Amino acid sequence: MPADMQATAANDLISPDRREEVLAAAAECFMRRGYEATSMDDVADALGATKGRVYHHFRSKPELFFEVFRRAIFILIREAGVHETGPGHAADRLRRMARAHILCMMETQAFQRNLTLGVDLYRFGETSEEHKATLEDLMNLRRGYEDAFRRTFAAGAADGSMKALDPSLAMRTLLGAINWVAVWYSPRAGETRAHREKLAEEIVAQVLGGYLA
Amino acid sequence: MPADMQATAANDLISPDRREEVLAAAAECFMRRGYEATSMDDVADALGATKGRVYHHFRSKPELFFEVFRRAIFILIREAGVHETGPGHAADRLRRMARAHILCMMETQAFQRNLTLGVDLYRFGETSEEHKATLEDLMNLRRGYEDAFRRTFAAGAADGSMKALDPSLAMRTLLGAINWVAVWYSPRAGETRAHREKLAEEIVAQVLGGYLA
DNA sequence: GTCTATATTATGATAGAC
DNA sequence: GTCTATCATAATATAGAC
Repeated sequence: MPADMQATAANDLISPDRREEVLAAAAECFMRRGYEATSMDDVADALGATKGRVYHHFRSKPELFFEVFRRAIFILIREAGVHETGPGHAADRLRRMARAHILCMMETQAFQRNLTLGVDLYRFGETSEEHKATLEDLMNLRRGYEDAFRRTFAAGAADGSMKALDPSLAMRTLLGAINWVAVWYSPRAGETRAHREKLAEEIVAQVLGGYLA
Repeated sequence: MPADMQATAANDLISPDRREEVLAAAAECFMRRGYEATSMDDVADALGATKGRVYHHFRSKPELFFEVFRRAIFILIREAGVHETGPGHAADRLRRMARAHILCMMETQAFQRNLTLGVDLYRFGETSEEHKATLEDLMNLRRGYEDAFRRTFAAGAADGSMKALDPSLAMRTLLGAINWVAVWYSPRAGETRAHREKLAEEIVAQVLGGYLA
């Protein structure tokens, strides 16, 4: 194998991380200023670079956003969705799903905030025909994630660990309460993972158990 | 009194409604496309008019947005906040507040969605010094509205109608669940007020009572 | 892989006719 | 009170040097 081919192979391995840097900077900018208000120069500034670098990794601003969006869902599925299949009653599984979801809202806030943004783009979106297909795929991923909650609510009614509620509505009110964490949460100075886990469990207890005496 | 002065007085009385039209169109556009993505031409198009009309009623785009924001809070305070003082236990009052809040999310969705938008502008916003003061006022109005929920949670712990929870956290999880209604709700064709009231009550029951058996 | 131009287009805001 | 220009600016995206 020639030396330059080896270098190319090495670059292929490194390249994802460079991409990752751009992606993280973009997520942060999109969260702070919103999608439209964020210019490619803003993203470049956040990297301490110029537009050239951003455009080298992502063809366009929409594609950059779509990647942020995709990453946000993948994180949720990997961290929270997996708990759908697990030990215990449906209520126990839902508790673990909600707890993990909340931790994602706190620890990957920048990515998660953009998930809501993308949903609006889809609902009202005046997007090009080309991007519409991509967006459709992403929305299906998200719907799949939501379905895990819907199914768990139905399972809870079946195994008696939860009330018999409309699963779709329950999914929406529960996800609303815990998605909102990404809206108000701000990390405190010197905050530890244990701190966040305690907060997450307090939220889960309030939301699943209700507020009434 | 000369005839033209009378005409001016009449115009003063009519003028608020014309302003209102612009405001409603702006709220709709801001909701659909977001604040930055919405151009003044978009707002004008939604009115079937040109920019001239928009700029006649509002000095600038930020001022237009601030008015949408202010309207959103006023509606919430008038419709839901008033139920803080009312008959019954704290749990009953909270139920009425939540129910009214949800109906606002459904019936003035365009305005309410922009409330969240404005909060972000405040948190991360790079706004001019002049607009910062206006935004500060609006945030205080919103904080005051949230305080009504905080106080009611505390009252519920005191009068025994509700669990003894951290009132600030409870306010956030509850408002999260019911604010989210504005995100997913879409009016059905031929939907009546009674329909929405039934949905609102189902949501209140789920959220206040929790999901566990 | 990153930079420095640069082309092209769209937007916020204003001036002045009607 | 609304319209038709028009200006100034800023942003997306590209081309080409290094």
